[in-house]
Amino acid sequence: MEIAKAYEPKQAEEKHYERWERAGCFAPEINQNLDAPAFSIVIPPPNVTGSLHMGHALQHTLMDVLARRKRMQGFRTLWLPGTDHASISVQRKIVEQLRAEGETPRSVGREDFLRRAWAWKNLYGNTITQQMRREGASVDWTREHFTMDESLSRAVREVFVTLYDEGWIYRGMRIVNWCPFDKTVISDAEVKDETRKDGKLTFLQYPVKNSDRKLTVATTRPETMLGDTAVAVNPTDKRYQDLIGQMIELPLTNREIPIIADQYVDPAFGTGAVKITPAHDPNDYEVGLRHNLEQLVVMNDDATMNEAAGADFAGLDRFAARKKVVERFEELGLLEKQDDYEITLPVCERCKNVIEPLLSEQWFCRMNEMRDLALNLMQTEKSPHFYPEVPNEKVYTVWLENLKDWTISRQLWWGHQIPAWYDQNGNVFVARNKDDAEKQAGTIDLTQDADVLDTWFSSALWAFSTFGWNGEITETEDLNVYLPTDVLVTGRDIIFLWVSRMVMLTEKFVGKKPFDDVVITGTVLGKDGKPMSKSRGNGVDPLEMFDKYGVDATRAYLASIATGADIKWNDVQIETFRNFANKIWNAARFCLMNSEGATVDLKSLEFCLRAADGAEPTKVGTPNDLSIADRWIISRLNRTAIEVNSAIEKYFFHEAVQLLYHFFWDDFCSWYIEFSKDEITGGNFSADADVSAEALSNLDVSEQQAAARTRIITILEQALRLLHPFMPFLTEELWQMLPETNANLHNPAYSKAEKTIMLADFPRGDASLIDEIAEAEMQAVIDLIGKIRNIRAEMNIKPSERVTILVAANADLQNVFAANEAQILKLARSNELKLSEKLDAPRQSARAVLAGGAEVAIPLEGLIDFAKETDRLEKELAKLTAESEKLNAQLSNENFVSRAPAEK
RNA sequence: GGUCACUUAGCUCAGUUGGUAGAGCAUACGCUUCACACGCGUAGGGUCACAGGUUCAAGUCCUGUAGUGACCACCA
Repeated sequence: MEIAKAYEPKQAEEKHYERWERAGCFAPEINQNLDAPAFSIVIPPPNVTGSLHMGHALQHTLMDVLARRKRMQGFRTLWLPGTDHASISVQRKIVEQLRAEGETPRSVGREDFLRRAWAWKNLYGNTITQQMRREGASVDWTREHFTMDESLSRAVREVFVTLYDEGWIYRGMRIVNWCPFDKTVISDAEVKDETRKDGKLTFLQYPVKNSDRKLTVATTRPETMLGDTAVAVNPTDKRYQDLIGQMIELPLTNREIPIIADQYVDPAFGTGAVKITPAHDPNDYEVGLRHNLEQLVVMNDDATMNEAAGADFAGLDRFAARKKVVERFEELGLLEKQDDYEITLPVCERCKNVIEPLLSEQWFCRMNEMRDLALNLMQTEKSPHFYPEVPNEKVYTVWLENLKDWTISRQLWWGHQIPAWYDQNGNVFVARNKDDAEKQAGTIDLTQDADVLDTWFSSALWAFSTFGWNGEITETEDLNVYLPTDVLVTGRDIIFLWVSRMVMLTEKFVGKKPFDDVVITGTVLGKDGKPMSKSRGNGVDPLEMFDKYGVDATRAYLASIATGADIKWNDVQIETFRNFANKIWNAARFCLMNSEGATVDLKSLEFCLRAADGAEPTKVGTPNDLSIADRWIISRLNRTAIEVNSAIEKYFFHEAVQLLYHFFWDDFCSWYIEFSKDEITGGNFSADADVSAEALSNLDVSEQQAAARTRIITILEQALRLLHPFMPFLTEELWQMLPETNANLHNPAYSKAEKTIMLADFPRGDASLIDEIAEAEMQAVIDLIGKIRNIRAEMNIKPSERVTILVAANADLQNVFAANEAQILKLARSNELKLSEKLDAPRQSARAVLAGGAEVAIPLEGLIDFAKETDRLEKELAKLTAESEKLNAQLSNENFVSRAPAEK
């Protein structure tokens, strides 16, 4: 068999995904076991405007590991994919498109705008789903959904109408976060803070009417003074007692505004007098309500000043107006000063423009009932269970406790148009469709609300709308089988935006939890330790990594990150896993080059007598006629399988990767292959034997040799299965090459399916096959070889130089070494192993101590450098002395002896 | 301002019931050893941020300090 010398990821990646998909491996229907338990995950739907970034790659890898393992274990596994309509992002794309044509949304009209948006979505919206195929994501494409699918849209209307009818959704005038760039309101959760050092605190003097006194107010937004309708001071502030109730002649306007007293004012900040602009500041809005102040809106939706700001300012951008206001105050001699001031500004999460708090009429969702649903689930059932629990559970809970109403309307066209209609008199009729609204209104002269819903409103229904629920249909097979889903894998940035709302709405409308567990991934940071972003230019493109290192290496690297931890991107680490993939390839290559007469045979190792359906084993333990190395590797394999399973159950993906890396590279490659090599190749090599590989492969394969080949290839096969969820392409490529792999190796649920490692039974590991004795014996052999190699290297003994090994050990240990004499001689490049009770070595020897009171010596007549050997021994002595002192100190400590557990 | 997390080898990171500090890379030395130089062998390298405390025993638990970061609130 011709096998390439190095693993070429592209080749394997190109052929398997399509075959898996075509064979239906991703759909749960592949499972033929009617009693199979279900396992389900819904994907956090990526934006249709998005393309794959490292965060997706990380989350998808983890979800795929979970899904692939459960599928292999025979679960009816569904990983449901789909995309989100991303209303602001798509809207912006179309606005840009129109701008290039000299048009605007208004000029082309809503209908044409939406036509263009759908065209855009159909053309570019599947970029990310194509990229997911490249990742190897085992999602069920037959169940792919889009948040604006007809049924999902119907679900949105149903939920909206129900919440409205129950009084949880209402329309009202509130101060909202207005983005002047996107010209829409956004929710609190979509506002981010940005600290700027170049802010200014401006002190303006307001003349008091009928007096020559001036009251100074401080502001960071001078232009809003045009909308001031009061000045407030603290009622206890002695400085201003006499001014309360008097009037201010507001400069630049011909308005008079009152001086009021309100607790909100902090006398210690600024001047202790606050200008009040109820229409442009949330706190001022509250003050305004308390004092019945006029709410004067002085800005347009693009943050230019409007007519109410006065003729001098109307039409000016807010920042130009700010400058002009300050100039005018200066001209009037009313500018007291401007201080430099570090200011934190609210910015739009998506476009980074400064948010303008603005009085506006919007739709809101009252969160009281839903918050209680979610809090109750957490308090009574600790649901959802977060991984890692700290700090996510607390962050989630505290957020819920302080939850305010959710602004759900958006001044956009792309999205779910709000199912509310108005008659000529402005009466509102909320209904599932226009017909219903007309019936309610008793007229057909209705206009639908122009706004759409927050994108997160439809995402909140994702866990059940994707399983067919739409209000009209409320029971489906998928809802029964797959909801609650088992686990949600997502980032911390959307715990509030998405996770919490899914919990609330799923519980409210289906009466079920959306998921049991929530795995919160960390952030993959750029090489500079900052979050990856286009503006920083520190992003790492997953597709480039796939090309450079292979998909499997990238996945293994991503899975090797501790759950929830942020990590700096590190090319060296991904290279480690590229190398690992190549190591696996070459180990398999070795086995395959020597596979004549061998087959994958689980019975060859007696470790799979447990029926695949999980029945009790018919025979326990490894047969004694197997070598120590065989019993050792079987023990290591089963121990590894058990630990890998338990690590994945705990979502400790990094631990699983470490276990597999160590098992495969160190145990399997470095020791098992080396120990079995002679028997498997049939060659008893000596350094000077001139035997070509070709000549060897033509030798007859003895029965014993074939058995050894079968054993190693069976171990390899089991290792590939364990690796498969992490490295699907490489393992499939190799598995298909193994002799006589077939559907009998599948989990019984898939016995009729086309052969693939995807459906092979995932090894659970058998504790009864953990052989402590074999592990200890093998460890002694490994240590012995290590000591000799150490001596050789330290004493500069040439690799070609053969040495004699003298070992003193007890009878049991002597037997172990004797049984492995050939391997010890080969791996330690020696020609003779002398075993005895007591060490009888010539004076010119290098020595070392082994565990269990054994000793090793290598006679070095003429070779030895005494000074060097003295050095080496002194080092070893120091090490042993330190250890011994530590142990003695412990043992002579009465408290230790009396209190420490016996096994210590 | 509040809450929380992090600080372990030169670098990037593991270390989950407290029991002699680990990995990969880098470094040094040596290897065309018949699967792999994306490799093989060996070695050096850490008072686990700092200061206290609990304990027979602390990287691991508690308190405080410093630095870094995240989130929430506020920001006239």
